[in-house]
Amino acid sequence: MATTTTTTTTDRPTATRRRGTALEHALLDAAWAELQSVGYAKLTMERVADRAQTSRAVIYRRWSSRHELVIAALLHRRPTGASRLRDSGSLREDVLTIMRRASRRISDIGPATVVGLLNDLMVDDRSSTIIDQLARGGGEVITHALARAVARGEAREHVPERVARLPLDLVRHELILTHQPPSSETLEEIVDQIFLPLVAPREKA
Amino acid sequence: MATTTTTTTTDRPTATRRRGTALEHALLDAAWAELQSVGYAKLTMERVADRAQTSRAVIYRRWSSRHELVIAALLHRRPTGASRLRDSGSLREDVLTIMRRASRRISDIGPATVVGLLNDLMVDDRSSTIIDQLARGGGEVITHALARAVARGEAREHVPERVARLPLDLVRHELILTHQPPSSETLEEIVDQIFLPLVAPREKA
DNA sequence: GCATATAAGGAACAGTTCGTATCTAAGCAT
DNA sequence: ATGCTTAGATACGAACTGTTCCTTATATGC
Repeated sequence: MATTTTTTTTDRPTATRRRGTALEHALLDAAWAELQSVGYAKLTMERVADRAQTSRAVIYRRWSSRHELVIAALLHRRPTGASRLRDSGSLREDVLTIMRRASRRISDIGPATVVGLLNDLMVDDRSSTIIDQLARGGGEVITHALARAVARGEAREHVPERVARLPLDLVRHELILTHQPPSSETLEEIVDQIFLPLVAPREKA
Repeated sequence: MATTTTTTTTDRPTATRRRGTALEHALLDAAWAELQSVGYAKLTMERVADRAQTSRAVIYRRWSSRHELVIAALLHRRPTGASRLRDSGSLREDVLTIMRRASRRISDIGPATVVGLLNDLMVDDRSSTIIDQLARGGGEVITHALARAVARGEAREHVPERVARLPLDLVRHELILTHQPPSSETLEEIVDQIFLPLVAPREKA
């Protein structure tokens, strides 16, 4: 008697059949949750499908591989916000903040995920774009901070591109090798022993 | 009639049955050859076993996982030679040589292999020793070159550890992100724009 | 409100690779 | 010669992949 209409409460485990963006979000959320709980290396399409209470076929209709799914999940989570930086008035503080933020960002995703993606993306090449965005990104923020510092006379002009990239490159290097967010001491060492000396205004006699 | 003794020439494909180090070397050589031909990502125990003309079981009796086998193969290939450096008389040249050598070393192994190992080793943790040795190694060589430079008055004293590590850290970073050995220009930029300025003797008025 | 197109969800597939277990016979020892 | 170790072959169950096929729920057009 109860089986004529679909909404007989606990009749079928699947409450309703999702579609479109609702389903897509559920899948991306499931992928993100899997990332958090077992990590990139152990994330399988099957687990994600199970968690989202659907089947692998549904996933494959949208993304053709594990890394595409994961990248979509990451982008879904963080819409690549350019993240404005509040001027602290001091180059040292600005750069430290930027480094901390980058570090936090990667820690959130999980360094293992980043390395895993790095690995997979290299293998079936294409989309070095993602790597750039994921790994290289955030360079402009430093450039802006530097420009302000120059205006204040805190830094010399014409700092080479490579030097400007240095702080974030080193944070990334640290994260990749150790899988741990760098400590405050490490960040301060990088700024005080390396970055600031390189951009300090030329000493005039 | 011929099947009584084993040495009937082309009777059986397997000439003799190897044991001990002979077999072990054959396996490690096969692993290395596979690394070269298909790369770490596509290296499977089966392919290695086939190439060594034996079975997977024989491999598993010695190494319990793919990355253990690969690490053994790498160590078998290069016995971690400390590699003495010829004093060029100039810090710049010394450091460039060291960087080129490190870059070449990693290129030989294949950057993809390094990243892959990095990835696998993170997953089933333990043996961060290998990472240190594989990735962090070679720091002492820079320290020596620096010491000689200090004696020549080419570099200041008490250069921080972190600064000394900088050249190799940056080479590694470049290799990991791009999967390509850094160009000469890149190496020179690192030395001229970053390293040398940081270790240059204090300018006295 | 009804018919129809679309796609969700379920299931089964062939194909890899893994790690283990079992068996035989080869090579080494005493 | 006799026995011990273990190479090499083979088969197994498990996990996962990417694909295909089928059903039926849901959305849309009339």
